[in-house]
Amino acid sequence: MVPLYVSLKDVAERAGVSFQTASKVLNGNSGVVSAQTRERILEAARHLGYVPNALARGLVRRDSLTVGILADDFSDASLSRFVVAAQRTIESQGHAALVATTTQGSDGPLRRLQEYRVNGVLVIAPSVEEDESVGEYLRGPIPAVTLNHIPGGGVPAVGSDHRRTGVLAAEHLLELGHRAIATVTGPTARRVVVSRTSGFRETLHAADVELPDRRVCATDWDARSAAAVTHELLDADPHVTAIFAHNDTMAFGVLAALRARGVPVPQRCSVVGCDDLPLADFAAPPLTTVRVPFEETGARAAELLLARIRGEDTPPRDLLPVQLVVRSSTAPPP
Amino acid sequence: MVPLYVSLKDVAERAGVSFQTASKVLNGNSGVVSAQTRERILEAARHLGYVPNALARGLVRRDSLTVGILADDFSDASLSRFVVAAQRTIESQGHAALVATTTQGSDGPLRRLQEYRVNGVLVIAPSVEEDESVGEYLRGPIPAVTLNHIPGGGVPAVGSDHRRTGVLAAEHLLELGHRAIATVTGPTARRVVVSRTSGFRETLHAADVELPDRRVCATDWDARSAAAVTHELLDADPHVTAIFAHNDTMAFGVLAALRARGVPVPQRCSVVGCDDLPLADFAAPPLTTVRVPFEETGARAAELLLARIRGEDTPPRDLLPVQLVVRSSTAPPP
DNA sequence: CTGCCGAAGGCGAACGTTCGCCTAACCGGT
DNA sequence: ACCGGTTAGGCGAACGTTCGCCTTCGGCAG
Repeated sequence: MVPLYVSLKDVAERAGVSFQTASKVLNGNSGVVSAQTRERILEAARHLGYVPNALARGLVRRDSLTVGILADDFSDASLSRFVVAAQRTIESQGHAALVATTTQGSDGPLRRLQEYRVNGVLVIAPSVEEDESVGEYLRGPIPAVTLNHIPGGGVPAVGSDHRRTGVLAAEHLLELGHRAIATVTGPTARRVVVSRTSGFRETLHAADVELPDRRVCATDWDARSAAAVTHELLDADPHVTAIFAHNDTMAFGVLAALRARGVPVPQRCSVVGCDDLPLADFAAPPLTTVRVPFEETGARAAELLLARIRGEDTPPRDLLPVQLVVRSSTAPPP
Repeated sequence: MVPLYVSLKDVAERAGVSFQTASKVLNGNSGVVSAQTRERILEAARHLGYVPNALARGLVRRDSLTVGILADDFSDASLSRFVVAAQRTIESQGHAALVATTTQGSDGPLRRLQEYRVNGVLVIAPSVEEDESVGEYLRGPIPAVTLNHIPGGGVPAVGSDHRRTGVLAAEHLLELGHRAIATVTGPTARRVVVSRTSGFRETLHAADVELPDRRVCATDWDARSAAAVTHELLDADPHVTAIFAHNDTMAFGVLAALRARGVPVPQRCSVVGCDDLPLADFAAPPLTTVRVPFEETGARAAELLLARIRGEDTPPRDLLPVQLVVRSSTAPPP
């Protein structure tokens, strides 16, 4: 088998210098060689198609120039947006992104990342909230930044302002005059659900509107189960005039359930979503929602991580603002 | 700074053996040492928290155990599903996944992957179709598999059967009795668009239904522009009774446009999508669509790539079957 | 002529592994 | 006591870099 790659030695030989000199030149360490040899070396490298070996470089520099992304199954429409934005930022700062996916309660993926000597780890994985062992790992010596709540805390976090998300949704519905309000949430064990719900509930409470538990329907983030709980909710409590879904995907489920029941939106029931998916504007009717800044969040998290890697001080939390996007799925109650 | 990681030497010292012996033991090369020393070494490794250095290992083995994924912006709901499935497969076969994102007509990302000495490259990037230089690269000595058409060909490809996608959509509409049929496609330069359109057109043609160019609306894969071209289409040609959209996202746009015009779906106009997004079942009305096997495709592509890396023979093409999913957005014409 | 200096580039060492071969010690058989 | 064969483990080399120090040489001032 012919060698796939040429090494510095090959380049140096062709240029008639020592490989260390070639190294210097190819690392832009100019001034130390004459313009002539310099040119000869560059020519040789070009001609042979020299591609430096990041493994060897990483070994001696003790720096892999790599960061790990610990992700859940990010085929979820929104998780992938975090991942992409983070990846781009990482790449733009000269690092490579090594992606590992979480596997139920094992630190295999993190270990794997450690083997590759990643300079830091970015966590984009809601499921870590259930994983005790991961917290210890992440509080360890290798820099980490997370988008999710980490058991035990102590890991710098970036995210959007979940509490405020709940507040904005509540304020909007209150302003429209709603008083019989329900919410369809993700699993209640999730921090984001707790924060959004408490912001939502407290805002309603301040306006003397109560949010009893029977109007808080926890489900599983997806449209199908959201539709199912919406039916249950309305069977038990037909007077509800507004529903806040904790993400747009569930809001689609809510809308579908309402449609199936012949409840016109927004005339008899308003719906507010969360995320502002690209499709939100194409729901029937177009969905009023609280926009989550996915790209900004992913990018910000990566920036923070890279800053930590460089040894800079970083804030322990960074909450990006969210924003209400009013479309046609909300209106005053009948 | 205290060293972040302990090396084989540290482990060996603690166990009182040479580091090479420790290496043997930790690589499961048992039988060559006594059970005692073996246990001592394992204990030392555990106690010190030894994590092998994949960079050093890769260097001497001349095998990084890494594969590169060259991706476009996969925040696109469907691309990310390919990526995730591929990533999982790669990981499950003991490789790490290095993700690089394409940047307009530069081979920077590929070069980057080469620096890390990836064992192979998986291309999940529709935009490569526009990039001549990438083809040469991918036909080179490093194994590659692609989900997209590569300029110049010669790179093993995995994908779903695009032609058949068009055929299935056409057959379904013909069976329902439609004859005034249009289609909303992605950019016509894309292979997938060409294949789907030709399968669609030929099937119609065989039933004596023509698909004139004015009923083929090329646009940009997204719901907004799909809605816009739908309006144009119906302004010019109000008699259309069925529309085939090349993906579900655009189908949402088509549905929204129809709704805005007061055209009831499916009573006055049927709509067929493509992809079978999780939300397709929650469109209004639930979308009839051709399912694309995203996960299977991503996984299959990764398997193929890994097989090539192992030096096995692999087929130059692998087309996964697609399947029509009938819901409520299609019905006989008025 | 001596001494010094700067420019140009060579050179050894180290990074953390794996691999193959070498050696020392011990065993039993003659 | 000598031999041959195991068994347990040591050891040198190599992978492709970077880094810092060293050498060589020519030139120029004193």
